[in-house]
Amino acid sequence: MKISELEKRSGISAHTLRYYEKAGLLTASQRTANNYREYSLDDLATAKFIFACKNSGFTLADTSALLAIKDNKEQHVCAEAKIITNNKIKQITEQIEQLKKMQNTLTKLEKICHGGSQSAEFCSIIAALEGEQ
Amino acid sequence: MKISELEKRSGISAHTLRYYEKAGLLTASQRTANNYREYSLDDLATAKFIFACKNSGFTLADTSALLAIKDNKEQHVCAEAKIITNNKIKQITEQIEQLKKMQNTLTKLEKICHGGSQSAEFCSIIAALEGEQ
DNA sequence: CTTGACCTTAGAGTTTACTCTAAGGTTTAT
DNA sequence: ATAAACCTTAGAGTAAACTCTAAGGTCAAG
Repeated sequence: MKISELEKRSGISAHTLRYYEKAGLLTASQRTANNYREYSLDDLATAKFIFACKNSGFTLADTSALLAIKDNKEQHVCAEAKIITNNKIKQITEQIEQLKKMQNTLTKLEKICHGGSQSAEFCSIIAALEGEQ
Repeated sequence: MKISELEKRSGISAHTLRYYEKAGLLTASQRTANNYREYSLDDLATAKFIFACKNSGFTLADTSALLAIKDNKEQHVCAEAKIITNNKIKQITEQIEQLKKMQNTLTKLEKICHGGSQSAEFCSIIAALEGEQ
C-alpha cells in the first residue's frame, strides 16, 4: 500500500510517517519503480505498534527501544521491556505528583478568592503569589 | 543590586532573568552609568512573584497576565485572577487525567510481564503493544 | 598591570514531536 | 490534453522556556 493508505489504516498522517522514517522508526519495506513508498502488512503492524506506544505514554526514544525488541525478539529478553515500562511508570507517577501539588496550591488560591468585581487590591490570589509579606 | 545578586536572592539564573526581560516580564528599574542592570527591592519582589507563579504551574503567558494585575491592582478586579486560576486548574486536572490513563495502561502491562531472562518472544508487554492479533 | 570576576549584546542552540512549504514528478479520470 | 489527486525531497517553522556562545566592555585586588 502507498503512504496515503497507510495513513488511513494506521491513523498516522503521511507527514508524520515520513518523519518517523527520518527518525528511524518505520521505513517502507519497498519502493515502487517511481520511488513511491510501498508499505507491507508488516509495516502496517509496526505503524500500529508505534501508535499504541504513543498512546501508552512512551516517547519516540522509548518506542525505538521497544521496536528493537519487537523486531528481534530472540535477541532480547522480557526484562528489557519490563524495565522500560517501569521507568515510564515511575516518570509518569512523578509527573502526576508534581501536577497534584500544583493543583493543590491552585485550589487553595482559588478558594480564598471571592472573584467578584471589586478591585484586585484585595485579591487574595495576587496577595498569595506576592508572598503576603 | 546587580543581576548576580538578584540571581542569588530570587533563585532565578541571570540568563533567565535576561530572558524574562526580553519576554517583557521583568525589566531592571535602572541602569548604572556603565549600562549594568540595577534592580530594586520591588524588582526582587517581582522576581519572587514570577517564581511563585512558575511553581504554581502558571505559564509565562499566565504569569504575564497576573503581573499586569499585580502591577496595576486598581485597574483590575478580583474575578480576573480567579478566571486565570480556574482555567489553570481545569488544564492541570485534564493533564492529570491523561497521565493517569497512561499510568493505568502501563501498570496493567507491567503486571502481566514476569520480566525474567527468557526470550522476548513470550513477552506480554510486546504482545500487548502489538495488539495481540 | 594583569588576572579574575563581573557585566553587556545579538543571536544561535536545545528538546520533543511534529507540521508545513516549495518545487517538482506521476497517475488517473474525463 | 488537462485537471485533480497522488507522490517525492530538502529544509524551514512551531511550541515553550530556557540555555549557551562569542565577542567584547568594566572593575577591584594584588
